[in-house]
Amino acid sequence: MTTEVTTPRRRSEKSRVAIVGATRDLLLERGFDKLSIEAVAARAGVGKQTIYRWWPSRHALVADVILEDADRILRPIVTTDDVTADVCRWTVTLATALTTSRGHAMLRILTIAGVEHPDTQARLQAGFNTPLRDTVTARLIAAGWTGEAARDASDAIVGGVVYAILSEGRSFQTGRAESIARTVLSGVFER
Amino acid sequence: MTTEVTTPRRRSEKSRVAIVGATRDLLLERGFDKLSIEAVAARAGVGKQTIYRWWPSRHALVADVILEDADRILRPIVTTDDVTADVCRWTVTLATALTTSRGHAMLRILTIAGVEHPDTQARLQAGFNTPLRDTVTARLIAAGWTGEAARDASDAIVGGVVYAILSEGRSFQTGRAESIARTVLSGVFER
Amino acid sequence: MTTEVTTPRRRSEKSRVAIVGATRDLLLERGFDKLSIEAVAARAGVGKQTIYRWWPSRHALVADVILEDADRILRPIVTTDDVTADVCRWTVTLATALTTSRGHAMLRILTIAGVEHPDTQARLQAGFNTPLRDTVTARLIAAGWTGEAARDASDAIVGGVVYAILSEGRSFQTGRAESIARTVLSGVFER
Amino acid sequence: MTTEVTTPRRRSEKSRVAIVGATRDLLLERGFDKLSIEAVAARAGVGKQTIYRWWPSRHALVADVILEDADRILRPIVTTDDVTADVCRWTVTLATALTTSRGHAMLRILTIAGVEHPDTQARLQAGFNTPLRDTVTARLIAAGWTGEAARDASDAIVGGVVYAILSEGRSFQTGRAESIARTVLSGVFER
DNA sequence: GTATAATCGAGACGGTACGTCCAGTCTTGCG
DNA sequence: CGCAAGACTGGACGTACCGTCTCGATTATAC
Repeated sequence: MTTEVTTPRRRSEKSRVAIVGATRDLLLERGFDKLSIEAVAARAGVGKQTIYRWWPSRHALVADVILEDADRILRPIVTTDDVTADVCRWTVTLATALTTSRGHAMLRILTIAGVEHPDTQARLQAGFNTPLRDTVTARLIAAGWTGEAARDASDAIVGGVVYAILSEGRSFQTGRAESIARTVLSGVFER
Repeated sequence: MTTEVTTPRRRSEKSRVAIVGATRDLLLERGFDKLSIEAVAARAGVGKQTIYRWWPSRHALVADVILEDADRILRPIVTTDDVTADVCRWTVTLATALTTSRGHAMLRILTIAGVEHPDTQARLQAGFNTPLRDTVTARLIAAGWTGEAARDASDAIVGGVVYAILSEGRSFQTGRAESIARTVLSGVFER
Repeated sequence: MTTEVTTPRRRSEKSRVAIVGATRDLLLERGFDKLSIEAVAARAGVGKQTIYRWWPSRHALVADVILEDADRILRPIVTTDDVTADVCRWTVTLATALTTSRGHAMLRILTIAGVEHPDTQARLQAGFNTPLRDTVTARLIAAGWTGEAARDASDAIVGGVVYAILSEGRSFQTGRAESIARTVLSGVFER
Repeated sequence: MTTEVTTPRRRSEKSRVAIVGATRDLLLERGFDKLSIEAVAARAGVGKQTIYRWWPSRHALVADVILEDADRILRPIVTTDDVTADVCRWTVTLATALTTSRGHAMLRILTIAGVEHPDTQARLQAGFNTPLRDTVTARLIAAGWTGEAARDASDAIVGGVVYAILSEGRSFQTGRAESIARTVLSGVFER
């Protein structure tokens, strides 16, 4: 009963780390579309084949790097007895992370990678967008919202903030994040 | 009566049209990242230099094409005396347009082009995102909303729908568009 | 009865001079193979069409320029009563002219232009090589040589010197020119 | 005993041969100035980079091809006890080779390549002109000539014939080659 | 402990596309 | 009508990377 079934046989951890690190650096230095496998290999001190052996495409490699860093942006909601305040606080934290130089770069890279490549899309959806939405949804359900309303409100809040940052860039004011969240939520609990 | 004053020195309209047309075709056939200037030139029966002479980059060319087609997606709101219904109807129309094969391709192209290139970002923002948001905002203000609330709600509705389609692809159900819009607006008219 | 019969209808002498001058300058600055019609036109302040209107090809234009300057190299023989001395002196003068920076450039340009283009070849042959050979031949015939021997000796002297400079470049020592001429003409009768 | 020490790191012999062959073919078909690296690569079934990897320039590539074929023109002198006859015979053979369609093409290509590019000049000088001259010089020295006289006579004979063919083209009569050689070597002692 | 086979770095290979330069032709408007 | 200006199609330049393909030279199990 050899447990080591999934291990793809003697892969060099040193190379893996060097590749991921080099990719992250180059991604931040030059952006997604100017990232070349050749440059990653050179920077990592690795043969090109070693990259192609373990990653099917540039997009997959980038997705790995992004998802390894996703916890810089994916934060849990701090729960008090004021739902609106909790969600607003969380939304502002999200907007703040995404208007960071690095966070904004990540968002842009993640968006391009996803839009250009379906498999990557799915992985990023599962590792980034879904967790983001679920965080809010869970909090709203805990506050007594119905599932459907909670999901809709989460879509509106997350989408409203993230899409605005995507369109407008880092000039997005985090105050607007709070304002959007409050507008989406407020109507309802006064219902 | 602005008669063609700004002629930028004897530019061939025939070539311009051929280039834009070829770009549109290739964009739909192969997508943004596989669009090569060389292929556009060949398809348009034009020298590469003629493209480089009038467009600074592939992104700028693509932006022109997208914006020329933007009216397929940018629709006015049909106004009745029921704001919610009006906005919901408009939102569904938007979602329908963006889940069309062609509309979805446009959205993805527009997103990549904008995210990769700041100037293009600005043009697409002005020609696409802002009009989208303004359409909703204007309707809400006409219904008596304050400017700020109207803008927040517009961000939430447009962002919620567009970002969801961007993340989830064409599998997005248009019913959710209505649901999101209604959730964002509903609280308020009962206020 | 307008006397201007040969003029090919209102050709601008100013342009002609400017073109030939610009060509000469660029030829000396960058050499034959890097000479572009576009650069000539720009430098001469002339439209490209004005060049194409009057010269069938770059080679023809260059040939005009070279032949206009040929008298820097085509020198008459100074005749005394010592044939050998006369020819040697003339040969050294020729070698000196062709090892000049400018003369050497001319020789190289003339050679390329001729080798690449038959019509130009013919013109350069008539305007350069033939006069060179005829100068020596005439002097030898005047000294009592037979026509055939004179022509052969001229070929040997002119060819020997010019081909050596062409092959070895400016490092050719003019002393060798004298030596070659002397060997061809007189070395033997001392045997 | 130089055993293949200098292997320049795993170069494909197949590609090298294909490139050189394609270059030779295209050179004969279209001439030097119409030879494009792109056409060579296409004809050889090779990427352009493979050419640029191993040859610094079009001139260097052409020089390799020419020098590989130089033995079609570089012939040894057949030695009998009649120097003049030996040299004349050799000179006629040279002239015959250079008035061949192929030999003449080679001469023109070699000349242009050398004149346009100093490094190529040096290689062609060492691989073509010098051997040519040395062949005659050696024979004359063997016949008792002094080194200087032998070198001068070689210059005159080789230069006289080659330069004439270069200037006049294939219409050069090989009889003149013999005549020139005879005049240089012996015309005078009959005087 | 060694044998042995997968993995590694290096980098050459056939290709595609880049963005630039220039050829040679064509068109417009001034003098 | 000749000219300058310059836009046009088209071909080639030399460069950057793509993804595939050897090469030895390590290793890290499995004998």
